[in-house]
Amino acid sequence: MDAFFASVEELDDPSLVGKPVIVGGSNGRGVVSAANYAARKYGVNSAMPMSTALKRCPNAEVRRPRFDRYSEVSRRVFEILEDFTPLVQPLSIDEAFLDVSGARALLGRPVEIARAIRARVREEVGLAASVGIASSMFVAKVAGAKSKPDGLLVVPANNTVAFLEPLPVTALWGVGGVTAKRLASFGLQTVGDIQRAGLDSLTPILGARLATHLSNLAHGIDPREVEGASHDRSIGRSNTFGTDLLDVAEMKREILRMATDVAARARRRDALGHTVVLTVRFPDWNTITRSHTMTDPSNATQTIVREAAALLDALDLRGQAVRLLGVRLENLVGEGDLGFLWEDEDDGHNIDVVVDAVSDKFGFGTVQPASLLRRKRKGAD
DNA sequence: TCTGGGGTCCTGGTTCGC
DNA sequence: TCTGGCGAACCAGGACCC
Repeated sequence: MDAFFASVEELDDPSLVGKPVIVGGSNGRGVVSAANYAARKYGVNSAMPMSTALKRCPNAEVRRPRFDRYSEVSRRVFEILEDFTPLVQPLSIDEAFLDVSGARALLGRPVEIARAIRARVREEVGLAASVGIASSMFVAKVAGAKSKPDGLLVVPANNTVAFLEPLPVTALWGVGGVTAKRLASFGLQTVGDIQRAGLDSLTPILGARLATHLSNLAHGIDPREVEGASHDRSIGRSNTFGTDLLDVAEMKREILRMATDVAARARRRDALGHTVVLTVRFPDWNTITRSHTMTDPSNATQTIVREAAALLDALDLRGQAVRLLGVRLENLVGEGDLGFLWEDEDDGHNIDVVVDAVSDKFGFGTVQPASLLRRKRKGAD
């Protein structure tokens, strides 16, 4: 979806159409969540501090984010997508991968399917959707970004390398500001530079894993396949305060508020978490995390509050001001979803196996090495 | 310019049990 | 009894994505 949050605001308030619209922050320390194309003409972009955005575009219409409303619109869009193929993998609230290779006989060529999807989203939701078509997920995503706003772009398989060649390295999934700067210091600025560099020269710069990943992407090689929606791995809540907090009692009240919300969301999703993580950001932007892994997973408010508060107590802040606090529940397992593990008494021969798993959601069949289960499903009984 | 909030994934260090 | 190797788990930090 194009400029999704801003587009929903225009949909709900047509008087905004044609004006620069910015959706974002609230407490004086906010950033831009979304800006429509009229606002982008002034140099306003996502993640930009609101104060900067308003200097660049003082006449912008500013709206606070309404996540519930965006989720509702998102659900309607996904319902349309699922009419075309069951293989819909959400990437975010406003973006998804579709594998339409099995839908061709019934619905036509990919480009025809894309046109039909765009038309239905336009008619039934009232918003513009852009589509990229390619033979791999990564190239489809880049094509989708290139097709915006309100566009459709096909990258034929035999044109992939040439399509990617002129793009900046940041177009590669996994290259952000830090890695781009590092690559630039070695004279590598475009995807074409990565294509020509070869694995041998990339590995010392990036490490074997990232070098292989980026070299493959640069050549359009992406072995991932479209899967359905995956389970959540963590649930968290964080808050940057309008003014920094000094009072520990006040910090604890914030922790109570956030942990209550995290626990409620976990219960709604039938999820239990093993690990509670506390994040603290100081005024100088230095950010630390402290975590504790519990023997038994939980989604009880009282437990999560207690764990998070204990992590705060252990920090001994000694009058230091705090800019942000966050509470997160990690290592999630489904409620009633724990597998069974059988371990041989004499495990000197490394023959522990998983005998059964209640749910195969995590990819375990009947018999798997226990070490694999432990890695993927910490705390399974 | 002065930096949100929701996340995922990776890496490296430490600890612990075998 | 001591030591070293090894793997797993845990912990913290950081890069990245939307």
